[in-house]
Amino acid sequence: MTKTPISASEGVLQGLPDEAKAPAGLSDVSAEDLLLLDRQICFSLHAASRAFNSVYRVVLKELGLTYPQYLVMLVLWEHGELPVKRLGEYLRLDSGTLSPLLKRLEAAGLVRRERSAEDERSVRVHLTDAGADLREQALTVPRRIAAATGFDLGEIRDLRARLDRLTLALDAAALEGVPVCE
Amino acid sequence: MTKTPISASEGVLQGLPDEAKAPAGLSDVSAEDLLLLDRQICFSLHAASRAFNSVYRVVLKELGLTYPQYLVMLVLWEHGELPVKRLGEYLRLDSGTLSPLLKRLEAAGLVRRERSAEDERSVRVHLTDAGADLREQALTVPRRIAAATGFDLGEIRDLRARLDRLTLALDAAALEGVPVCE
DNA sequence: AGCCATTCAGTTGTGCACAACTTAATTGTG
DNA sequence: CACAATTAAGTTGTGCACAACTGAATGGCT
Repeated sequence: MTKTPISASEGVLQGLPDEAKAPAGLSDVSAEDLLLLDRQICFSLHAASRAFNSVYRVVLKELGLTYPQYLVMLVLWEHGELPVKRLGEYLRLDSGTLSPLLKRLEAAGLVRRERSAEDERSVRVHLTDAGADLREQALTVPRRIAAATGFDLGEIRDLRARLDRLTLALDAAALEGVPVCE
Repeated sequence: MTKTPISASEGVLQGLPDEAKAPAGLSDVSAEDLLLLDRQICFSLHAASRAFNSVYRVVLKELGLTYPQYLVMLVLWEHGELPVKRLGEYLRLDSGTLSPLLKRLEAAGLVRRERSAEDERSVRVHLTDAGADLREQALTVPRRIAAATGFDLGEIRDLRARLDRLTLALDAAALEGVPVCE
């Protein structure tokens, strides 16, 4: 089956029966309504993430990169050579994800991996010449994506700020354990 | 390696060198800066999606559901029995994703699948009693997630609206082909 | 009726995310 | 120094996302 999205106005993205428009606390809303709302916010984030991913997929195909590989390359273009550990911190990815991904980038001739001499546990990831050169082509990517979103720079920054705030809150909650009952 | 996120203020989530604070058009910004910005918005969305996912993972574990399975159940609780096709439209997922997922839900005893009598191509997905009963437990989920985000209802709705707008724009761009050069 | 295009679900193969685990190197402490 | 704890990277297994494909059922068209 191929992707035949129904328009966003039907299906998932329609509005809630907006009973509670005021900046109400969550406690004013019934568990039933919250389940509806949850469906909607879940879907929105999930769908946005996948839509983004899918636009990038198209653009990145001509660079021979997947979206996560592009993220790795972006970090390398910015920071140059660095250990897998650091890469994982920047990208919030663990070695279980990065190891095979880096292996594929290495097979593609874009990066090189070498055990660090000082600390034999650490593996440093370098750009090859081909990997460094790929940046030229990548320079055209963001403008095309931005054009696809139709957002201006201010909106993009604003959205980013909100998402970061969300991520921070969620990470904090995850660390101290999600409330069991509330 | 386990997830040891660096705080968002270091690492990925720091601000841009905000040269262009005005609601500037994208054309005013250099390709170099856009690549930086791209790194940031990519990361933000990717990270938010994964942070969200990971909080849900914790909460949903006690229901025995993964996040995508929860999304499917949300649709079923709302709409009752419906064909795989519709499910895919609501969730924007194709059969390649849904078929195995539904098979797992069926194995877990939460849904039943039956070929439609009128149209033998179609498979209708039903809730089992266990699947319907699970909704009781699920009612507590959204409040706990919302608490974890620290967002109030207004903010959640606002973010959702922005994400939906983004998704719409991205889908539209994807349909008519992403701009090749711009 | 006969045939072709379409539709629906499913399968296969690739890649990512993550938990749980392994192995090897390093660090800290008695 | 010895040895336990920690750290870095990698491996394994599960599940999701998606492209490309298969196969069966359906609908339209002549």
